Order: sequence, then C-alpha cells, then structure tokens
Amino acid sequence: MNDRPISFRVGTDCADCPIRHKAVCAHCDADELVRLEQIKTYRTYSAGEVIVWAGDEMDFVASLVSGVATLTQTMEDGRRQMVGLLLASDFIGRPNRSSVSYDVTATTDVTLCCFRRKPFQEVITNTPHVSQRLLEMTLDELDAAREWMLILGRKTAREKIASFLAILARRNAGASDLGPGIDIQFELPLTREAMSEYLGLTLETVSRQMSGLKRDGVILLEGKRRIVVPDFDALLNETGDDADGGMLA
Amino acid sequence: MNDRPISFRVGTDCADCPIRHKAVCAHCDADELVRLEQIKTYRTYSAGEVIVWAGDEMDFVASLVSGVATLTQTMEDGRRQMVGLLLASDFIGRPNRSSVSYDVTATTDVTLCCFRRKPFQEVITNTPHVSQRLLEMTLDELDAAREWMLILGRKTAREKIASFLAILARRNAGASDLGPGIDIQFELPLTREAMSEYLGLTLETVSRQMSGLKRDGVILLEGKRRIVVPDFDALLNETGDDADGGMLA
DNA sequence: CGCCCTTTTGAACACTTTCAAATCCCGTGG
DNA sequence: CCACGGGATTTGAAAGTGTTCAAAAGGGCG
Repeated sequence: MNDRPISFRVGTDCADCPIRHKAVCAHCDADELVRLEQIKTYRTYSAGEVIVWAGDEMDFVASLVSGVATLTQTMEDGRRQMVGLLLASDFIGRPNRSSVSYDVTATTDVTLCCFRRKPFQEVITNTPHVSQRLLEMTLDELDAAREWMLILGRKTAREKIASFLAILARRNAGASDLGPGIDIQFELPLTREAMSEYLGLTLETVSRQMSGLKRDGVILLEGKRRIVVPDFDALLNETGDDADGGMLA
Repeated sequence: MNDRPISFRVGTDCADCPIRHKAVCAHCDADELVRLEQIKTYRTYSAGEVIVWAGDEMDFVASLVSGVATLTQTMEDGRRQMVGLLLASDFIGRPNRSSVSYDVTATTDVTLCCFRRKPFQEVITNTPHVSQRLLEMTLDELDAAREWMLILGRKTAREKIASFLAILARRNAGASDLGPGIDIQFELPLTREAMSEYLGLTLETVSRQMSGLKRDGVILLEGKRRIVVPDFDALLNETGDDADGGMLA
C-alpha cells in the first residue's frame, strides 16, 4: 500500500551524504547521527512513480537525497494543483501523523533516506537539534508557499512562468553567480503538464508562454528540457516582482 | 518604526488567558509559564491599523489573543495577495529573523501577547514544549497554506467564495455542530476588498459571487457582515471539494 | 440630514481555457 | 542506420470566465 522499494543501499555513511548539511540532520553531532543511522533505510523510485497516495498510511518519514518529487492535490473532477516541489534535502512526511495528505510523486529518479516513523518521533522529542532544524525547514517551506500563493493569486501567465523559471534558476545556481552577463543553465525537471499544475494554468498556456519568452529572447531552449537564461535580470523583469532591487535609484 | 502600542495591560495572568491551551504556550507547565510571563507584554491595535510593514524590523514575536489580523504581500504595481489570516492563538513573527516579510494588519481590534525577541529565542532553545508546539502550529499553517493554494490555483470564483466561507464557518463553529439542519452564523471579519485579496479576485467579483450565493439560498446576509448558513452541506457542495464525504454511498 | 466609504450592479473587454489538430522528439525494432 | 510509434509539445481558433471601468445604491457616523 505505502511502499514500493525499487532497491536498497544499506550502510551508507551519513558523513559522506550529499545532503548532510542541509537536511533535517544538518545540526546533528556525531552521536546524534548514530541514532539516525540506526533507523534509516534508503529507497529509490523511478521517474513517474507515485511514492504515496493521498490518504495512504506512511510508516516512515524521509529526506530527499536526490532527484525531484512533487506534492499534489486532486479535486473530484480531476483538477490538480501542485502544493509542494521537493528538491534534494527536503523533508517528506509529518511527525505525529501517519496518514498522508497529498499525492507524493517522483518526477525524476529519486532516492529517499527513510526513517521509521516511531523511532523518528522519539528522535524529534529527544533531540533538539533535529526538531529545531525541522522547525527551520518548515518555516522556510511556509515562506515558499506564501511566495507561491502570490504567484497563483495575482500573477499573469507570463509572470507565472518567469517566476517559476527564476525560482528554479536560483535553486540550481545555489549561492553562486546570478549576476548580469553570466549564462545560467539548468534542466527542467518537470513536464509542461507538471508546470501547469504548479502554476494553476493549462499545459497549453504554459507552452504558449514558454514560446513567448523564447521568442522575446528571455530564455533559450536546448531541446525541450534544458533552459538557458542569457540575462537573469531580464528574466526577473518578467516576474512582476521588484526585479532590479532598486539598482536604478 | 515597528510598534504602535495603543495601550498596555500588564500583569495579566497566563492561567486566565483565553488562548492558554491553543497558543504557542499550550504545552507549557507552570514553571515554563513563569518564564514567559517575565518577557511578555500586551499590545492592542485598532481595526485597520498596520501592525508592521514588510521589511521593517520587529523586536518581538507574539500570540494573537483576540481579533483578526492578516499577512499581505504587495507587488510593485499595487497588486496585493493575502498570504495569512491570523485568528486567536495564531503566532506572529519568526524566531531567528527580526525583519518581517509581509505587511501585518489588524482587520478588527486586536490584542497581542508580545514576547521580546531575544529572550523568546532562548525559550525556544531551552524549552522543548515551546519549540515543539511551534513546530506543530507551523505544520498546521503549512497545511492551511496548501489548501489555500488549491483554492487560488484551481477553483472558480464561486468555489473560492464558498470555500472561504466554509473555512470561516468551521473555525468559528469550532468543534461544534456543523450537521445539517443547524443554522450556522458568523461575522465576516473582512471587507469585500480583503476577501478579494484572500482569494485572488477583484472585489467586484467577490460581490457578484456573494450575491449569487445569496440569490441561490446558500447563504443569507444579515446586514453586510453577518452570514447565516442554513445548510452547511449545501455550502460544501459549492466548494468543489468532496463535500458530503461519501455519505451517499 | 448629509457626507463618505463600502458594496452592488452593468457592459465591454482581455486573458486564459477549451477543443482540435499538427509537429516534434526519442526509444524501439526492423 | 533509418523507419515507425507514441507520448510530449506546439499552434490555432472559438468560447468562457473574470476583469476593468463606470455609475448607482446602501449604510454608518458626525
């Protein structure tokens, strides 16, 4: 019902983990990592696979080690809205609640670091480093959700696309150079349909607006999935936000 | 810059507090309450007053004791989207971050229980009962934000209005009777304009849809602000959600 | 009683959706 | 190596929903 493990890789050392310093375990010391090591298991899912369905029981919580996953809500009549876009180091599941509220889907191949629910709840209770990190991450997600609400509620289709691309560009570039004159490139981890579910649009509108941004030279497409942003400020100018941060004043 | 106290009421006992068992202090024992008492101050704001502006520094965090407040984001050109609707017991501010991301506005007369930022951060660090309660509350807010995202991204104007009224009805009725045959009544704490900012609509559309729901007998208006819901299921049927919870099967 | 702000209503318009069909792209198999 | 198949994407045209601009009606408070 709730798990479709494709493969297991047990015994991987937390010290070598690519998300060691960003995930829920970020603040842990060596002793605390040992506790987590004892209750963790890796699972992998392939692109397109559903990790859990809304309403199902999930006997674990997890950190997303690699890949991209989504949280999606579905209405009676099939209308769908994505409500979470999970990248490396993001947390899946809610302590003290075993039933899941949203469909969780792997949109690329995904590796999860899963913690058995019961013992993880004890860790939360006894390890302030973990619960405090989880609070930080949840507050960040809440901020992201609120930025997303502005996009959904008030932006035009073109602004929505530009905003989405800017968010991806920022997350992919990390803290590195987003200045003018530097080409930013990244892979789109979502289909046009998934983008439409993120942005509250139809996939046709997404396609049209992508074409529009390409036509206007704001983005270049290499194949269908690789995006090149020749001028990040130009992209920001399309988002409707305070793009240039008052550089003109 | 950041505070416009209208009046103070010092020395009020936490034991008598109306939000004692729902706010961030809910899990605290007597000793822990003493610590909070030492750093708290009450402030009141009158309807319409801005509590803090986005970007301002806030030297306190707070629990909303009574009244209704909103979090709102504003774009360059004046488009506005509400991203938080704060009712009694909700928490305002973010630990470890003194600058505020959204305009916080009192939409009715409001009383806050404010905690000085610095000492509150110590409480967070040293008092698991507080940090764990704050985590719970933040997770609840995140869930609410995600439900809201579905409303903004995928619902029609009529469904948005119905969903909003259903949310208010549920919060006001508390755990009590929402069954059929029981009239639910509540006061609208928001103007049409504030509703439009909540729902990503124009105020004209809000007004039209309210009229439509009234015309169809889904709601009754007593004055402009008091709403009567003669049949809660009928309202739910307008939300687009799985209204009757499978009662028909 | 009158003023002002909120709310309602009307009509034309704009943007996104819907429905339909063509095109592209990639993996597969001949 | 190239043709084929099928999902993903793009493009077109018509239709619909919500917005915009405008004006009237309603309500509360001095």
